[in-house]
Amino acid sequence: MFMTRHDHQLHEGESLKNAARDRLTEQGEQWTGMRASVFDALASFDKPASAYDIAEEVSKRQGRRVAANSVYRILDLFVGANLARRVESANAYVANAHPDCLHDCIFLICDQCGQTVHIDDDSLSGGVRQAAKSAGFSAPRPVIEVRGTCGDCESN
Amino acid sequence: MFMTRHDHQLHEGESLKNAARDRLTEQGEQWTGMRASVFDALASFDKPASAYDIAEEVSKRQGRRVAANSVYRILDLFVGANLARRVESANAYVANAHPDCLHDCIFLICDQCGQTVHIDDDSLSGGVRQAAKSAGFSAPRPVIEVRGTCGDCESN
DNA sequence: TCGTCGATGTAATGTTGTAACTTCTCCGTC
DNA sequence: GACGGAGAAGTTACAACATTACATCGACGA
Repeated sequence: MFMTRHDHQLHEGESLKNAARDRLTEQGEQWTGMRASVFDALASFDKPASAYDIAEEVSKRQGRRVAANSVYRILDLFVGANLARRVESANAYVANAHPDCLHDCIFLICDQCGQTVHIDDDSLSGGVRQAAKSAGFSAPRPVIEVRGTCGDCESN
Repeated sequence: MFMTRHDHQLHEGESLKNAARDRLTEQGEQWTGMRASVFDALASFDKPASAYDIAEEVSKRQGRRVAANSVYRILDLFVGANLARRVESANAYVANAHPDCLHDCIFLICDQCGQTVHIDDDSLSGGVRQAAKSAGFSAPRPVIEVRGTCGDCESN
């Protein structure tokens, strides 16, 4: 097992927000106040957050009701622009810490605490892509997630 | 890319149903009329079916209303006993054609037509398991799915 | 017969996701 | 400044997926 090497910028806080904004504007999309709020809220969670979680958080911060609907629209945009990822097995979303580079990523989700770590392993995801192609599938988008128990929960 | 070799029995129709029944009873669970009905309905779909799809199908066949609730209970049991699998990215279930042997399986789901094919590749899933363990995860249960376009839809 | 246990039924509710349509805001033009 | 277009966001309603709590039923042993 090895991790494919590549130089990528791991962002956090302001830096992440800036990277996200830049990425989105490069795509010809606008970086609006609402989008910034949704991104902030998303990035503030330390585990995958549902659209409703995010709607609630944004509502709290803005002191007004923000509908899940609007959040979904923005999340879809984010996912399309690689600013966020959807965790299929959790019906939830996480901010992408390096929106700059494109990866099939692998999520490890703890069934106990919900903590999720994200790893990149291009040899694994490449293998999955390749298997899909061999089976006649085009435009494959791998979804690779692992449910289990994280080290912290295991030792407690 | 290669497929791990193993002798497994690919069941269908009556044979599949029998294998499922045997498997479940071996686990100390009952093979009831309701469970048989749910299994039949599940196996009758040629693509992943939601619990509600199955509830509707069973209802139709039995001429009475069967609640999604009951179907969920039975599906959970089936998944636990390896008689069925959940397709996370589709919120749906498929019958497992070889309940006898345990695999991490890989689903290829066509975004156009919903057709889903299921492949086993122990080297790939083993790699994913291994990666999870290296990251401190125990009891890993890989979820490997690929969204894309199947050969049929591609050529049309 | 009675108690119990597993399976199923029933009803209610919670959560996740979409659709249709309206309103707002920004911006370019006249 | 008034008008009109386009994209963003608001509002409402609803569809789809999932769970919880509790009632009922039937088999089976005491």
